Amino acid sequence: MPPTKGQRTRDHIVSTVAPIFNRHGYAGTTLEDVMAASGLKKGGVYRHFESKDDLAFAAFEHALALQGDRIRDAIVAGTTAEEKISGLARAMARNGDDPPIPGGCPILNTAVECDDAPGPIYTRLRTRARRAMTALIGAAEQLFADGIASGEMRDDIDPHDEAAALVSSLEGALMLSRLYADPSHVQRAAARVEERVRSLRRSAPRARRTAR
Amino acid sequence: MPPTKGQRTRDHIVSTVAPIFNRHGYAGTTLEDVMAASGLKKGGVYRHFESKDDLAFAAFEHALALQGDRIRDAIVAGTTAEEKISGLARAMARNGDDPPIPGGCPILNTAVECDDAPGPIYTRLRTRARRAMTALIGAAEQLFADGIASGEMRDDIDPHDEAAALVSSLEGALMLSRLYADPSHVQRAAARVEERVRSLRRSAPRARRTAR
Amino acid sequence: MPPTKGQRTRDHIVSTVAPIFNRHGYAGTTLEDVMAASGLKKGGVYRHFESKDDLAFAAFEHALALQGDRIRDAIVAGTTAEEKISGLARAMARNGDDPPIPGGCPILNTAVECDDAPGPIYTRLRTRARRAMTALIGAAEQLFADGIASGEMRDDIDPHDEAAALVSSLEGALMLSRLYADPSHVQRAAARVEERVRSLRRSAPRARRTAR
Amino acid sequence: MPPTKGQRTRDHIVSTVAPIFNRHGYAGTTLEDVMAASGLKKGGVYRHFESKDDLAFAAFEHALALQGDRIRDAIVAGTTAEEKISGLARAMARNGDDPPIPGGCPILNTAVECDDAPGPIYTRLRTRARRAMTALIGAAEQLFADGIASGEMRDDIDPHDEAAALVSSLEGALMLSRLYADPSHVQRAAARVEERVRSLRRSAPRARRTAR
DNA sequence: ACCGACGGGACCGCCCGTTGTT
DNA sequence: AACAACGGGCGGTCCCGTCGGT
Repeated sequence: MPPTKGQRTRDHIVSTVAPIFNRHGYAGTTLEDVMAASGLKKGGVYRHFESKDDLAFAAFEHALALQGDRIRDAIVAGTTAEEKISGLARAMARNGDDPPIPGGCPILNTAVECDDAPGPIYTRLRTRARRAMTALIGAAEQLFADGIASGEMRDDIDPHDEAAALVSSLEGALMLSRLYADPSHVQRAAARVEERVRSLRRSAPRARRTAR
Repeated sequence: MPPTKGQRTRDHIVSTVAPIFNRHGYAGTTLEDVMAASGLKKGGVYRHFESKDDLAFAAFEHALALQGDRIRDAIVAGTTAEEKISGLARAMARNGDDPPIPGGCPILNTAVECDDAPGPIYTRLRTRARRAMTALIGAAEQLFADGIASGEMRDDIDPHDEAAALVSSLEGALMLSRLYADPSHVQRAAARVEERVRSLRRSAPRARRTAR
Repeated sequence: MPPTKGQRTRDHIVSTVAPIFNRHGYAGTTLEDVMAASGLKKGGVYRHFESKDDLAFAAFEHALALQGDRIRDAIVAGTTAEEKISGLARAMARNGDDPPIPGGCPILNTAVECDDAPGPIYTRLRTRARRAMTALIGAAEQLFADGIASGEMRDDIDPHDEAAALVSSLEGALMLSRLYADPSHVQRAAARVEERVRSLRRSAPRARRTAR
Repeated sequence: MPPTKGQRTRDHIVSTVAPIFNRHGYAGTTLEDVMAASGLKKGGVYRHFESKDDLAFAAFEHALALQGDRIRDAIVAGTTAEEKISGLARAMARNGDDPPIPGGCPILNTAVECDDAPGPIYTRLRTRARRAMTALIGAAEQLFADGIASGEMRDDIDPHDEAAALVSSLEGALMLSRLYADPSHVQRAAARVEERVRSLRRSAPRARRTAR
């Protein structure tokens, strides 16, 4: 059964509007922007969303999904833990020049806008951003744990700390890239991550395949 | 010659208002907030600033100065390059639980709000943020260069890349700390920086003194 | 010939919606309320009514009919003019605690909302309210005239003035009852009417039967 | 010390706007109407009132004050209780053709609009209307009590019931007058009140002056 | 016969900036 | 030097009505 017309319109609104919210933030996005991007009038938009807040939340989830899909794809494309982690890093680095959604990493943008802002919408977005970030770090952590378990990697590292360091440096570098409009910062950060992962190889690598 | 009354009032406004802008961003700060924080009415504020934009810019510079002072102090407190770099990292890490200005690193906040926003004020702020970030990375870079020059550190590293990595990971970790309201992320990032710097020590350290 | 399906739906809408209009007034009733009460969607409603105005008018007529029925029943239940008038008064007094339509006397409500409001719908409603009020006063007037004609009542009263006084005091008291959410005001007003009617008895009542 | 300019403007707004609210009701009055009547723009209006609700409440109080003044004046103009009560009745009757505020009795209008309406503003208005109505009935009640105490009136009546009956019939008659745009209804109601009061005279009236 | 979907507009509240005044 | 007062405009929400589909 194909999606109903309403669903299609709703999806259309979300997908066209998500870049606006990701680029300009919640406060910086007006319904005028929404109308211009979606091609609908206010009345039409409000049929599908109860409020600007709801629309912003849906747009955020959409952006998260797009980025999540790309990262997931990069992970499954790798065979070894090292490849998977490198893929994750490169996927995040693409936020610099070829982001899945214009405006770069939605978690970063939302986290910075929401961290001190009052109001229920910011609480909602922050909570969602936390979940997404926890999932991202958790994914990286799992890859490190897999690499250790399979014997591919050294076992004297803390997967969680390693994952947090990876994400931190990539997000920070992405911020730099976006500030200077120069993707090289993230790209070099990704390269550093890959180098780091290489340095974690066991001397006698007998690993052939990471689980999961 | 003591500062005139007008100057003092202007400084008062800037210093009381800077935290608001740093926490809520330019768009999220209203003149109502400004009035409440400064204790002045709109007319009083507009005597010292031509527009909200000018005030926001002045507040941003104030926040930059506060953070810059703290970092500079931490640097000069160290004697070796390693100590200075560690000091810089720890100073930035304090943004997590004891920031020089509420809201955390103003460069990070401004960079993320301004990167895709239209309007002249965002261009001004972005330009200023770039300068500040360039200075920050440049300071770290100089410290690495000094460490190499003095023989304290290995010379097979790229000072600029090292500095960018340092700042990236600290800013990224700060974002995590603020997202989760948990300062441990930046603190662990600072610890990783210190460990990294330690690992750059020359085997036979004959370091005498870093310049500056 | 039984009512067609469309007719039944239309009646259903009117009867479920009339209380809303009577309680909240024309301006205070939205199509959302109408949809919630009737169980239909906007499209369904607009198939039976050309506009909100038409629906409001139909709802008003329905409310008038309900109240009119109750009053008529009370009148025919009495045998003497005095009983009939008392019945009329008590029927109106029931608007205080057990109204035929929630919200109390629709004539009162509509009269007050419409008296100074611009717009065609208010003119329509006002005109209809006048007719209903004229009928109500006329009915009471007729009862007094009957009482006089039959010799049951004194003939030194003006039936029209008497009827207007009756209605005025009951409507005014109903307003008080609704303002204070205390039905005693109308009930006491009805008691005063009954007392007044008793005081109009001829010394030697030879009443046989009032007409109608 | 003369009233400040802001106060004067505020009073100007209230006095020009009160008739609008009294005629069209709260829901029927828009800020456009307010702007047109007061000559100010929204920004100017919102300087003096936090919301439409606050303005409506102030306008209601103003209307109550105007009507209250007129009734008070009519009461103090009389010497005997009978004269005072008659004065009160005639003052209320003037709502039919020469109201102190266009739109007629504000208590009546507000009571009917608010009795079943949800929302905080209606609760506020209803509460205020109750207080005003209680004061009005209380004033009439006091006059009856004074008449009895001074021996001017018969003592076999209940002042409270008498007062409620007086107000009820006048308000109900006012509703009729406004519905038909015919002041004769209230005027005749006032005449009936005067007649009723006359009928309460003691056979041997020795009263010369009512207290209070 | 009923509903989903969308347009168009009005309304309230807010917010920045300017002017007159003290 | 500071403030009260006011203008002008935008942004979000709601609400009535219409049009096409089913």
